[in-house]
Amino acid sequence: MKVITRFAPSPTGYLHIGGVRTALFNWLFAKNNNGLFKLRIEDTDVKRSTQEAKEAIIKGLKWLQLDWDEDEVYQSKRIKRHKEIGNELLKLGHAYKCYCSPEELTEMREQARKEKRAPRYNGKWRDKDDSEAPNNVKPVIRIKCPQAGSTEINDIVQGNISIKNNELDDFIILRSDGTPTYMLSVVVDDYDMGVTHVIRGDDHFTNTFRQQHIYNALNWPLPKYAHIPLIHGMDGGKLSKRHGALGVDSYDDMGYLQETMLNYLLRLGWSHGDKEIISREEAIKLFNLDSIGKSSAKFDIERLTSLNAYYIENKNNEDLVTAVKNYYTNKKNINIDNEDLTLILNGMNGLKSRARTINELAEMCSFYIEKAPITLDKKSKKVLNDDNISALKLYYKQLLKLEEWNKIKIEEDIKMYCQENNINLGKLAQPLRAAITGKAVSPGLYELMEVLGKSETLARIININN
RNA sequence: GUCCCCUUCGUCUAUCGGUUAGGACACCAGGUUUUCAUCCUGGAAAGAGGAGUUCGAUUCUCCUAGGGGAUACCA
Repeated sequence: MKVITRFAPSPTGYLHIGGVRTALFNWLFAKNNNGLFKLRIEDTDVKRSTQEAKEAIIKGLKWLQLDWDEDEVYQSKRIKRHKEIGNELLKLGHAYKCYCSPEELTEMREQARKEKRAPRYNGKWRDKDDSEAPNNVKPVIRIKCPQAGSTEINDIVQGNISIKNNELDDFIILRSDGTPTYMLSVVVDDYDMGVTHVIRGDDHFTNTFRQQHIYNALNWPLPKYAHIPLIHGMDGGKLSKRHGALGVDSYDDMGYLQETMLNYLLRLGWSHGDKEIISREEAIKLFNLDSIGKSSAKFDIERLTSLNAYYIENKNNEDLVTAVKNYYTNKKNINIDNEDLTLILNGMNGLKSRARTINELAEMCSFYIEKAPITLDKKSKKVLNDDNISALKLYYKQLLKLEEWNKIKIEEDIKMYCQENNINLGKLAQPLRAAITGKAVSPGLYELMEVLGKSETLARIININN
């Protein structure tokens, strides 16, 4: 049987890290099994669902290239079908009408709590006849769950877990206004979409016991379940805004690479021996549900950042130049011309080992984009005191005579000059860097002088703007 | 409150009864580098606590503690 997985977010906020990881695991499992990965937007809560949230979900999945098969399913468009099934359940005698008022239900819960029992509906209308119904109350439809015995779930991640049926109550499947509840909708949709494996956050774990009774009543085959642990913040609590509860797109914004995010999220809760660096293709080959851990993991942005540095350093230079270009056009509204793009490309080897995010990389390129006289930052200004400036202007005269302009010749020239004039190399190199880049730290000096070219380099020295 | 799950270095994790408990990130020290970063070498760093089972427990069982989740006419 063909494996079919699904990602079923509700569009009530941004697509956060935990959601994306769930999507990733579904996607990988489907790919690993040559199956289908489907997307279903659970937008039945009209009050909380927003268009922006829908777009954020789609944007996030696209960013990570977690492409889904077929058109996405909007749950709101399937309400008619859910009602149909709900009413069928009623007809079959697996469900019944309940006329309890909200006040009554609250009372039931309070009563149960007082008696140290699980707060649950007491089944008041389970066996009553419709003739006893109050005439101006619209009923909800509740499903009949077994009252004795226990229900067991065989979960791929969590193992075999069972709970006593008296912990479950007859939950609502159709509201008094006739609309279906989540519990019904998921089951119907998963069934209709042919979902074979439900991989979701383990906050849904206890729902599974309930949903199972809907499957049973309908005589539908149960999908396989894999409930994956939730991701927590560094403080061990819920993922808060400080700790990664941002939308995934904000990581894109911060300059994290899509491949970094994929690799990081994959390794959070899943492992393959000591393997840390895993490409998309490898992940598809290696992924399995059995290697998912049962304990929750903490989101560590430091780790994400260092992984990002790795992926930046190993990305090809042309792609990085494109990323830098996009950064400037999208975030700074600056269009970099081809000539400067060439400088950046030529200087990329020296840049990329120093950047941990695309944003850092882009900012680092600034001195390739500027033209003499360039702006100097605080530290470079400090380096460029009068003594150092006059030393530079002296050296300028020798540099002017250098004919072959490449990093080896430049290095030879500088070293020779220092030796002849009995100057400490650092005494000359550091001011040179400051004058040429406007910064106190930069890629290798000789390399960037070569990339910049002779005339621009000389222009920057002679035009020091301090 | 009730039910369910979890617990190995700071973090992500390996270990499927016998290991000097391994790796990665972060951290510290040294080396390379004109700077910074990369890179290389080394270091510190863990089985929540307590009972059992066993010749032997990180690994199996139970209890305790801590954490998380679920307990809606939300999804």
